[in-house]
Amino acid sequence: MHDIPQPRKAPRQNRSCHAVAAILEAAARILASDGYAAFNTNRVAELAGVGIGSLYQYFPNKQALVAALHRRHGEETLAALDAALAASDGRPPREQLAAMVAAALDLHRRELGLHRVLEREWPAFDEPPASNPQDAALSQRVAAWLQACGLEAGRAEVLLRMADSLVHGLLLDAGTPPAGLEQLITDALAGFLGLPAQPHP
Amino acid sequence: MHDIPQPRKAPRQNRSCHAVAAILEAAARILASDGYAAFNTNRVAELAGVGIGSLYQYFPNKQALVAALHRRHGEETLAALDAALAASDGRPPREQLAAMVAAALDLHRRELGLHRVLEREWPAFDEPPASNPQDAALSQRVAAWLQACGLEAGRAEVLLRMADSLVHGLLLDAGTPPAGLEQLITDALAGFLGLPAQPHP
Amino acid sequence: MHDIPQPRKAPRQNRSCHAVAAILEAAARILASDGYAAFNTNRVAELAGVGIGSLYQYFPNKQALVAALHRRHGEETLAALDAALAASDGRPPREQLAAMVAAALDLHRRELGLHRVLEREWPAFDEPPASNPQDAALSQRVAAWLQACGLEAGRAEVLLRMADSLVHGLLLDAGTPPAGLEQLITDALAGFLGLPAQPHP
Amino acid sequence: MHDIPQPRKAPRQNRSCHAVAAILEAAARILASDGYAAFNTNRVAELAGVGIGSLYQYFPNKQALVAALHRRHGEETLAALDAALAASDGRPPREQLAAMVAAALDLHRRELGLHRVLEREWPAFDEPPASNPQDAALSQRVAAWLQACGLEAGRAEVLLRMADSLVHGLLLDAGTPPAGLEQLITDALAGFLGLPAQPHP
DNA sequence: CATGAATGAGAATTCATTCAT
DNA sequence: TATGAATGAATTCTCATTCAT
Repeated sequence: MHDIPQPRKAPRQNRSCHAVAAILEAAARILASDGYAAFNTNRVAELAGVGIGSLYQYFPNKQALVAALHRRHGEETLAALDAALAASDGRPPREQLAAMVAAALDLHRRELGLHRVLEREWPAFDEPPASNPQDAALSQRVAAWLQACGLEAGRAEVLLRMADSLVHGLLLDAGTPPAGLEQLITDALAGFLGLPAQPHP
Repeated sequence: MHDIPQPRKAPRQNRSCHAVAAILEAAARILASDGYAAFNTNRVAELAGVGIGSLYQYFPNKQALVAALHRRHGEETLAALDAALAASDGRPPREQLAAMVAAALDLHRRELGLHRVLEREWPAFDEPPASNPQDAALSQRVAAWLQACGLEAGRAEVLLRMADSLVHGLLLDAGTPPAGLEQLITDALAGFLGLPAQPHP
Repeated sequence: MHDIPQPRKAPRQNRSCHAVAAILEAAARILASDGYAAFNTNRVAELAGVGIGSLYQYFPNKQALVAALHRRHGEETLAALDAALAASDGRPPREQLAAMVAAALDLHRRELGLHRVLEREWPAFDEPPASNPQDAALSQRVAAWLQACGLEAGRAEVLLRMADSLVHGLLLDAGTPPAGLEQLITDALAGFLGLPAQPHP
Repeated sequence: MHDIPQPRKAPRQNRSCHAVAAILEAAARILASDGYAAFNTNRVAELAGVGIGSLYQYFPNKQALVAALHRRHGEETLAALDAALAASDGRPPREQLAAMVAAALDLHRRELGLHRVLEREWPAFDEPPASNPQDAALSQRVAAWLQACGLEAGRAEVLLRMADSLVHGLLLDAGTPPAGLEQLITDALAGFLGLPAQPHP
């Protein structure tokens, strides 16, 4: 319906770079602390310490700002997944799965408020970015890993959505997140994948 | 911080009853088709075919309208769960679980757009705490069922959240929901509960 | 510009009489405690315990309600003045003046909040009721008294306005009304009339 | 309960300065001609020839606009009093008093309608307490003058209120203000202060 | 007569976006 | 390029008044 807004131009100069970073940072802070309802471009510009005009130099509209934040979140997720896979290389699948879940939880725990809004308040009139490059890369990684484990690679997408849903559902919504979240989620995902049960120590 | 908004007054007469129903119906339709961003009281009243003043006779503010829709969804969920449990009474736990998952999926499939908004765009700042009466009733049912199955009743809340997350994450967010959704979700939940694996036929 | 609204009809029956009284009482209460800003016909009807429709049976519009309250205040003032004059009959002019001032102050002290609003918030688009029957009667009384004292009767109107201004200005506006208000106002009015100064005891 | 509303920001540039002035002027005009009931921000903005948004850039809300007008009135009053005292320096007290009364009357005659509303229709629920800086300054001036005349300085506040009441009551409310207003009010105030009577020439 | 549901014009205020400087 | 004043469409909500029951 609407196309996903892109940043207006890639900033080349130092000052611009700094401005963009400041704007994103301000946007993240407002979104994290007060939610989408309190998120307006004037406030973002003010908190970023730039004029409202400058904000519109780098972002064609409000949506583009949120989209940029989304992209940043995707990149972080990808990096975290890669790191977790690299660190757990050679271990049994279930342990690798646990490592990935732990990494995702860590990532989300760090910026709880921001992620809550980012994941739950993507405005409905913009189609959900189902097919952004990061998601594709993410799927690729997971598919490769599944294949390496001798599991059905076609389940990568579903596994990712499942993991995402569980992390957000259990971590973001619960006032008091239940202890052993990693274990719970890993169990569920392992159950879905048909991995052999592991006795809880 | 914010209190949960309540309907302003219970309609007694026939005409009023109809007005309230029309308003809720209109609200649901708009929310479902265009999302929260396009949801405004004037449009709701217009679509409902009542004056804007009438809307405010029955709902003290915009939030109360969404809250009423939410409450309705909660009631439907509870009823669906009860029905599923009653219908599968006496069957093995895994089948009962599958029945409940199927019921939840059915329910959500029926009003996809509305539920997407209700579950994901409910503005974060006045999100009702997880301890509303419907959630409590839901937990109670599930806890009783777990106990009857000889499983740990304390996991009811987490199980519910998990089911919720999976249903929404897989059904609502995916452009094209993967086939065999009941099976996928049931597998994951069974894995979490430690139910014995069931060979897929 | 606009004509001063009159009560729609004089109630003859008992029930009606009671309704009108209840409405006026409710109106006075709301005006007194919350001011004109919070004064709306629906609230008045509710507090009076009658339907909003009934209110409009007896008062053609909101203004008429306030006008009726005004008239009531005028009647009370007239009665108080008469009583003060009767009680101080035969005493020296200054004492009579003091008696009238004291009566006016008493009257206003009894319903401070209501009078504040009544006197200060008469809506600007309705001409101030400069020539209502009560004011005329009041002037007549004062003129007669002035003549009896051998003073210039033509000053009655101005004297009344002056007294009114002083009572309202000093009693209604001052957070803590200065002690000896009667004395202060009497002194001022006596000064205006040229009455011989009276040593304060 | 309510805090006194302040202007939102001080305009720096030329255009802004002009806008603020235009807004205040428009507000004064509407208030003067049609009263508080007809005073709404949209109309003010339109008459001022600025967008409604601009109005809200400089005044956080409707009240702040009226407050600004009030403040302006206070400043003018203070200036007029000072001028009158300076011009009548060295004359006998009664003449100085007459000069001050004349100054106040002049001031109010110039913008009759506006002052009527400002003084009498300022909504009661957020009436600023009598202890605003301008009132204090006014009291100070009068107290100093009383002391210089050998009169009781403690009566400054009451004298001010009295003068205020009389000016407003006689000038603003009366359809046709009585002739010789200066004389009448001066007589009354002198009577209150115990100044020796002055034979009317 | 009494009622109160229904109405809708109107009021205050916000905020994404533009454009002159 | 950066700025921020200006804008006005859009939104939420109120309340005087009517009229069918």
